[in-house]
Amino acid sequence: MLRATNAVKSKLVNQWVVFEAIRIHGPLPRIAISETTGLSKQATSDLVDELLALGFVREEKSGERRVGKPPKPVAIHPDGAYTIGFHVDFGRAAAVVMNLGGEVRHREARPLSSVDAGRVAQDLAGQVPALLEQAGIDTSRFLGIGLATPGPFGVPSMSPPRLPGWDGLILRQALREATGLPVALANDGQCAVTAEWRFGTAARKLRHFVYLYLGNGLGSGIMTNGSAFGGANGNAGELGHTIAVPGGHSCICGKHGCLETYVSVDSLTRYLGECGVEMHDMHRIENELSASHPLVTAWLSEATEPLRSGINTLENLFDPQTIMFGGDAPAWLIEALIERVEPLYDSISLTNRQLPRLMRADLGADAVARGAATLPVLAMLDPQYRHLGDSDGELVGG
Amino acid sequence: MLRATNAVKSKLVNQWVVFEAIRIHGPLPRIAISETTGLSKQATSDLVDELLALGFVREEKSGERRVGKPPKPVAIHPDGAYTIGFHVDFGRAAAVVMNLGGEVRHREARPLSSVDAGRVAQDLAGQVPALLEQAGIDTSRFLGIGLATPGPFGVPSMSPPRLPGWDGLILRQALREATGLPVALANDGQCAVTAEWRFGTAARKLRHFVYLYLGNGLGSGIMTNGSAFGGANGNAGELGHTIAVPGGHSCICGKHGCLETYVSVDSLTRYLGECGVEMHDMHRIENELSASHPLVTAWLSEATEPLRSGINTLENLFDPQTIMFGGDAPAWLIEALIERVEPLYDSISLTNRQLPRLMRADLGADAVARGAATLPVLAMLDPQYRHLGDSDGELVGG
DNA sequence: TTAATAAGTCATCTTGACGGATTAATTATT
DNA sequence: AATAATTAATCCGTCAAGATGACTTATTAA
Repeated sequence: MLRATNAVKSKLVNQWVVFEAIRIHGPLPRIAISETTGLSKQATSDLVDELLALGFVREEKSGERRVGKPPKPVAIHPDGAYTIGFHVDFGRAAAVVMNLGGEVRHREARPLSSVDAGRVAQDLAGQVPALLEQAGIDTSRFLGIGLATPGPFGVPSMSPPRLPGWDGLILRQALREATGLPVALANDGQCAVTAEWRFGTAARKLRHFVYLYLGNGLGSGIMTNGSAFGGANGNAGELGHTIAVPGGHSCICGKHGCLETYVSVDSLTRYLGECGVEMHDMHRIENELSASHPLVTAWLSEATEPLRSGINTLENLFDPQTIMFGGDAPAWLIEALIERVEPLYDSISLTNRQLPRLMRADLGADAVARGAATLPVLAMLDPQYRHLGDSDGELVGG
Repeated sequence: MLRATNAVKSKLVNQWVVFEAIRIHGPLPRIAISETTGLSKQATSDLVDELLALGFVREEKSGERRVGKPPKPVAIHPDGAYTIGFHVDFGRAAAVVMNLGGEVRHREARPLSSVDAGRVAQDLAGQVPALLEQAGIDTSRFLGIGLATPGPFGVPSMSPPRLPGWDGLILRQALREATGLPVALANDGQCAVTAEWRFGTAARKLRHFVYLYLGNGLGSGIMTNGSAFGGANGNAGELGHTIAVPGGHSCICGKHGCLETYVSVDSLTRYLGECGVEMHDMHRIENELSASHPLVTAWLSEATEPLRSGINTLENLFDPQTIMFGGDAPAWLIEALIERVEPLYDSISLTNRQLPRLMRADLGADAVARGAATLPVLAMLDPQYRHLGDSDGELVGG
């Protein structure tokens, strides 16, 4: 249902608008914030004062010397808040302790032997105190946990690659119970797009873009009007299970020719295995192979066309400003795909362009964990994400 | 950029919330409006008074007699406002004069000989006085014109089927100049989804659904959180140009195997033509053929699989509550496709279902024109669409 | 008649944005 | 050195809108 508003809710919106203006446009004096937000000088000043009191922003030294009273630039206070972001995928759980400025204060990755949600939750929960300790942060400024894991959520018949029976909803619930802390959940594509949107240099100023996430599987995240598009159940963007090659490779979802069976690290691993090269660890692939390895080249030539088609689908359906391509797959693999997938097919994206249609994502391998770590901040400040903080915990965009 | 808010804007939001509560939940007394919106009794009462003064709602006779002061149910005043909706496609321009209740007070369709935007605009503009006259409405309550035409807009290299060089943006501008009236523009899929959302019995209460629009081409409209998703340039949902059959039929867009070359009236027409049956008029197809005609059956068997794949793509990317299938193609064609496309492929839509995954759209052939006619109302009242009323005129969702 | 009940309105309060005047801090000018 | 000019930020009063609780009104039940 539509929601009515009032002065108090308006203020929360405006507080977020001010916060974002400061975050996006760097240190700004109040007068400049007022101009970019359209709020009056006074309203701006009051909201800045409150953000200062909350410790989320701070005044910096005025740089330039000009006529007139010197401005007091206000910037995000990087250490005004901390969050933990977990990125859980097959065999591996990465964790970051991130501050409000998006800087990773501590990172850790450990192998996961179990695919049982309860056990994984216990494991992650056990890490939390040590993570906070090792990051050396002021724990009174700790906001909560964000969790990223492959989707879809709540669809028992479809599991992420190599994670049969896996469901992020169950893991979130278990992690909540094990830690007693709020846990916000989103899938890896949504977390990646969120991280890119907040911390990437190009994506920061975009309102509509798609993140193509290459990992064990292939997912996507859709950023639209400043929030990750989730659809009815938070599962939107499941590009990997769109059909790229009718009658093609069989997929765990029961269909044939899903894009993920052609374009994913899992697909490459299987291809290598069929050729007698067993390489189940993504890091071994990253370090021991390259795009010029004959088997990889062969796989790439089979992957290129389905990927080109998938990108065309994303463009025609979402009409994004650009598509950012990234993921925790080896960087050389992503770059080889970007190189080969050009020239792209014609699509509705052939209009009004200010950016390339396909761009390399700015952020590296921990994009997803950083995106997850962003969720508690959004749950606290962004009115569009406020529902994430509800006790029963909705999903992003759900 | 994010937009700050204030008391005045809040009020507009709340006015819309009240209006929608009345529209969706039928005649409601103020107290019930207050309960469904969450606004106080007083705020509700004030907003209802203003809507009454604007003539958009009216008080009805209280029905039930119970203890206590009898409620005065408030309902949409169907004749509180009027709009014109034009649906322009190859060879044909349909027009409706619609009232605020969504009732069509007058409809008209005429063949279009030209595909020149300036001429078409002159033609449409010339119709306006006669349309208003023949509808017999109070012209002081006329709000403006909504225009639907196939997309994409602003992409010279991609034209709608059989409309080379066509661009809705140019038509809108010409129609504005010819009439001096505000003209709101959206593509046919977006207009269809808008009409279904407002006037369909099932879709009225949905927040996320997709409309699959079968006409000369194949488009889709994505309703999300109460507005048609448009992406960066208002062109989102161009399902017809996603690749369904790699290396398949060649498409006017330069690619091969676009879904539209398999699933569209244009595709059927071409198929018939190749078999020696020339039938360029959709009405002749509708009246002279049926799903049991051998050539149609053959076409259907070729169309089913690409459609099944396209539906899977929509489900996996948008995670809708349901997909409504409709359009101005012959009803028997739509129904034959619905019948044949089942069983659908597995997708993320296999969760949490309250509705069938694929439904026949409620509205008939004039859905698009009615959706177009809705745009001026949205531009006036819905804060999410307010930009449609701007002088430079953005697109839906743009 | 009177009590009970429910819908709707009135008066008052609170919140928050806005606008103009004022103050503060600095450079430029005389 | 004094003063003017300039710019940033704040003070203070005003205004719009929603919330709140008491009050009024219209009706049925006893």
